[in-house]
Amino acid sequence: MNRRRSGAVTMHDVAARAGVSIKTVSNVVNGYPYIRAETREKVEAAIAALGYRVNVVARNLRRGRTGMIGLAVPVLSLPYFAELADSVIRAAEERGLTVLIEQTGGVRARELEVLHGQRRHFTDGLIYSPLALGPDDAHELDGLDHPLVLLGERIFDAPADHVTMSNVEGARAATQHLLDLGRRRIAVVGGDPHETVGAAALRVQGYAAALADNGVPFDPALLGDAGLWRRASGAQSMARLLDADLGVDAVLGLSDVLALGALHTLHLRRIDVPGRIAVIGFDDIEEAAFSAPTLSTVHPGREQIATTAVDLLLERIEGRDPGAPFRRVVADFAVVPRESTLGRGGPA
Amino acid sequence: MNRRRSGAVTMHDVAARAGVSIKTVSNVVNGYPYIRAETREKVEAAIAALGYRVNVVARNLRRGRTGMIGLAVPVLSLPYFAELADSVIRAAEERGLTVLIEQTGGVRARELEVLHGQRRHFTDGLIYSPLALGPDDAHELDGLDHPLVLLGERIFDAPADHVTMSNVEGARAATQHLLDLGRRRIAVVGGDPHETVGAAALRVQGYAAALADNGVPFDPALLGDAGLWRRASGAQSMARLLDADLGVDAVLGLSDVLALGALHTLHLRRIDVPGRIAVIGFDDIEEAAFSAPTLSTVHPGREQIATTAVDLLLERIEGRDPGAPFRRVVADFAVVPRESTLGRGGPA
DNA sequence: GGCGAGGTCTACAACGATGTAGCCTGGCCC
DNA sequence: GGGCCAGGCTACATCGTTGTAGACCTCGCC
Repeated sequence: MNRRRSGAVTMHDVAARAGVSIKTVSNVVNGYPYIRAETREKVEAAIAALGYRVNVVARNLRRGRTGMIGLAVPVLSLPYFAELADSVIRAAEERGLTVLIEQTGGVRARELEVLHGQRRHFTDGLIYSPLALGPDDAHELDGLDHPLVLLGERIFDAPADHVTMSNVEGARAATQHLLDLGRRRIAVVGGDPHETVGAAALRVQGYAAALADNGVPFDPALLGDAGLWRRASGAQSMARLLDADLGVDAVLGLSDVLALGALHTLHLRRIDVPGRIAVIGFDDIEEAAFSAPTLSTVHPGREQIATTAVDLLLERIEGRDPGAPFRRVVADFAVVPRESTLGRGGPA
Repeated sequence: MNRRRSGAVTMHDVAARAGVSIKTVSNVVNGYPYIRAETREKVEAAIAALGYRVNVVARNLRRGRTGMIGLAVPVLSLPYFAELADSVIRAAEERGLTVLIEQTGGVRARELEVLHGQRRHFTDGLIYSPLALGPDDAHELDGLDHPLVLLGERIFDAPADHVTMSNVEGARAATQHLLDLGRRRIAVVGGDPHETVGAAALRVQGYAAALADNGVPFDPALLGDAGLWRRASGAQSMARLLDADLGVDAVLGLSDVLALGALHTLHLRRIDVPGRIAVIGFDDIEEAAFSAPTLSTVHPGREQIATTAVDLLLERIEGRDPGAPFRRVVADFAVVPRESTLGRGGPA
């Protein structure tokens, strides 16, 4: 069996039509310099006439490189990851790479599988953003037979290049922004007090640091657990905080969707933002600039993270310096104040 | 040269360790039945011991199938497409397929390139959602050497299976919903009067039909052009409509992000929604359920579109009935009323 | 005792490209 | 005139798998 796809033209066909060897076609296609102009033209004419395209699958098998990199993220339906994927795809494209996206759902088993699974044969390397793995899993990244760039804050000290956000400093600055506005009872939506690792823990750490800087007591009751970082869980967390009657006058959402969920609850309860409660998020997704009120947030340097991750991965793939020590890059951040903290008087 | 990736184990290695031929290893891996239990165990033990994984690139070359399908969308940073991609990936995964996402940016040249480009060798078929192509480009889908399922409303009568939304009926029902609330001056955000094809034109058509059904005059001045379907353009379009002082009492956003952009402008201008102006969108992205006010919209059957598209494509790939006529599937829709039309009295 | 029908396994060629080695021609130098 | 080099091209093996054909064995049955 094994019929060829109708219309699939191979180098063989081109070679036959141009009256040269198959290798000469390969040489033309790959820009090998020592070919007479006349020969090159014949081959190019044959390629054009037959509509030939090199078969990348065959080329990959032979070359041992695919030109594809993997990007493992929890879910694309979360705007932060969708926007990150967008940025990674663009950055990769500029460097001649194709991106294969894998959704892990934030499920441990899938996150582990992605590291070794079949699809790794399709890719030259992996940009890896785990959510379920923790510091104890650092060894899972050991002895992989492909380069890997780690994103996020679940695992440190892994044998891999690592690109992170300024979680602590970003959250600290966001909290400082709220404190500067005179707020003192600042709740944290998504701040599970038992969480000790990951972005959540680091951002809470930044939050606590800012409180300490300003002599404001840290009250664990103000940490509102949210489970998954979705709008619905942010909304629920906010509702529980309000129900607990803690005198909250500001909210730090550990991500924008959590903050937007919180805004939703505040909206339903007709609580004035920022009049009674000011809200700030983290991630600066596009949606934040258009919500009502517009959402103050921390811009985490998403573009920078994407391009850096692709660059680091590409360096490893090309093996320029195989023994190079693993690098850790922390992206720049910026607090972006909008209506949800400044009110209408602030930026449009 | 061509060093093997460190640790890359092949069937050869497994065969040597198990003391069988390489083909027997292949047979075990592929579940060929006529193998003695003892042999199978030896092979499986060797596989486990060496950590062998089949090389999908080589398998693809030999089989002529890759198990990957392409999904070409304009941009992932638009929530509708991110959520669609999420659904397509899940549907594909359930059927044992991997999805390779390609962003065209809605740029004509990239949309054409995607049809023939190198990456088609990586995929067995393509789910194709063009934005820049029009009806005159139907022939571009002719004579492709891979199966293709078309999404969207840019091209009809193309030689391909086609999955669409209920654009006309959905917009008609949405408009009817506004009319039922007593609104008569219904503006359309994103409704370029010169646009004659695509989702925009069809939705405007449904809008016009609903007006006609109710004896409400159609006023072209109420069509607010928006260019790209992004929040910012929706906001600008809304601003222009307000500035024109047309007595607008309702807005049909041709997509949710356009409607959310419109809501943003209304929020900035402190215009009561739905008190003075009611707003409804189209797409039912997750964000719509959490905006302030929550956004009424048309649920377009995104899941159904994704699973149907994958199923149709898979049928073509497997070539069960190569001559089967091209099918056209229209997904079910539903109007989802929320606060932006019903007000606070409506659903939470 | 011979024969057909499985069952079990293997050798070989192929998928479509590229790396390596080597052939041939011509020109140049000593 | 022999040796050498560069340019231009080709043959062949190879990447890791799977399809095909067939070898060999055992069994059951006429």
